[in-house]
This record gives sequence, C-alpha cells and structure tokens, in this order.
Amino acid sequence: MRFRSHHSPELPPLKLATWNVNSLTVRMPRLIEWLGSARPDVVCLQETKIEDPKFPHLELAAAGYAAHFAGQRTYNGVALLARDGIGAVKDVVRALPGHDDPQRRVIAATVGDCRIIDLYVPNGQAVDSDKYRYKLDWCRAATAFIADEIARHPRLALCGDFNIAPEDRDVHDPGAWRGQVMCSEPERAVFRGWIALGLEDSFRLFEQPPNTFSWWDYRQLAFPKNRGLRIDHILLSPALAAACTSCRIDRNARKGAKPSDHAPVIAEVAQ
DNA sequence: ATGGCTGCTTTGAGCAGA
Repeated sequence: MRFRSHHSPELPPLKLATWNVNSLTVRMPRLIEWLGSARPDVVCLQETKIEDPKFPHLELAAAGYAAHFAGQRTYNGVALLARDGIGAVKDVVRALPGHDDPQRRVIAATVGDCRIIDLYVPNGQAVDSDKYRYKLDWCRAATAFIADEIARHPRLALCGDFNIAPEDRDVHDPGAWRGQVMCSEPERAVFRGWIALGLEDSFRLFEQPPNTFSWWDYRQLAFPKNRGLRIDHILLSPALAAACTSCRIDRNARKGAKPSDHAPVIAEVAQ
C-alpha cells in the first residue's frame, strides 16, 4: 500500500473561532459581517444574553451557519455555530453534568469529526467575593467534564472566554494585575490544570507579537492604548495541536462602531 | 482618584462585566 498522509492537501484547514460578543442582539450586524469576511467553520460565542426562543437562528442560517445554543435572559449564554457543509452537529451538551447551575455557560457538540467545547467561565469579580468562589467551584466541575470529554474524543478543541490570563505576558500591566481576578494564582492553576489534561494553548504554538490581547476595557481608551488581557483561548488535544497551522487574535474586530469588548481568537487545523 | 464604558432592566438608577 502506498504511503498516504494523514492530512488531505486538497482540503482547506478547519477554521475554529471563539468570540465573546457581549450581547448577540447588539452584535448581530457585526457578527454577520465578520462571518462573511473571516469565514470560520466553527464559532463558539459567549455572552449572547438572549433566551433560546429569541435566538436569531434564521438570520444565521441565511448567513450559512447552523446554530446550537444555551441561553438565558440578561446574562451569560453560549452558542455554537457550524458552517453549512462542515459536517453534522451531534451529541450536544448544554450544561456541566452533575453541576446544578441556572447560569448558561457551556455548550459542547461534535462537529464533523471534532469535539468542540465552548465555555464562558465566570468572571469572578474580585478575589474576596462570593463570585470568585463560584468561579473556582465552576472551574472544578468544568475540569471533570473536560477530562471526561477528552477521554472519549481524541480530536477535541476547548474554546471560550476563560476569564483567565494564564501568564504575565498575557497582561498589559502584570504589576497592577498581580493577584487580581483573572490573574490570581488559583485561576492560573485552573488553566494549567486544563493544559495538564493534555491540551495545548494553540496561541502559544506560534510566534506571536508581544502584547497581543483578546479583551480591552471599554473605558479609559484601553483599546487604542492596548491595555488589555489575553483571556479568550483555544486549547487543542494532541491530535488537533499536531495539525494546527495558525492561531491569531482578530484585533480588527475590536475596532469601529459598537464593538464587543473582546476580539475573536481564530485557530486553523489541517484536515 | 475606586471612577472611567457598555448592555441590560417589566425604564431607572443599579447591577454586571473584566
């Protein structure tokens, strides 16, 4: 038998993206435009802030994407978009098993031959707050879920707004942020714990410009001054990491009128 | 200097985000 590469050179790479849109209702025009220009195959959205019956799935279908979602009024809410023709979407999970929680922060599904997990990790507000304890408890439940998913799906991508800046180089001013929420040692230990499950941070597989971030505060001209954090991530299982050809943050999507405070992260995986 | 934007709320000043 003739040698055959695992990857098919005739197929374009699979394009995975994650984006906290901070209200899908407000961001729909920008999302539709961005889908048309970036043409991702799979998109994980966070902070949709919309109830399932009101989810704009018809508009997304018209743009060429099938949508699956787990939403609620006002806060939180996640969605998973799959470009038409990329493969069937199966085995959708809309909550952390065994974790009783009214907040809609997770959706997972198999898209084609890849397992996709979309997380909206709690913000945590401040390290001395109840919300911080909720964040760490939620992350503990997420860790068990992720481990179980990895065991059953070798081709897996863990995407989302983690609300964790994993290292000081992911922070515009590490001194000011030291020990603060999103940078505290217990949160960074959670991130390292997910890496320890065998995942790789796709962003760090490649040379990156210094001071590349995915979130900037709306206030104080933080974006033009590039005072941001890298808190949105795409982690890949070994099978996908080995085939990953790029990862970048689409800073342009943070520009212009009515932006989300987050920019999308996009990773490409050879098929 | 503890604010500063933005989105949401049975519509208003308060919460939450990060």
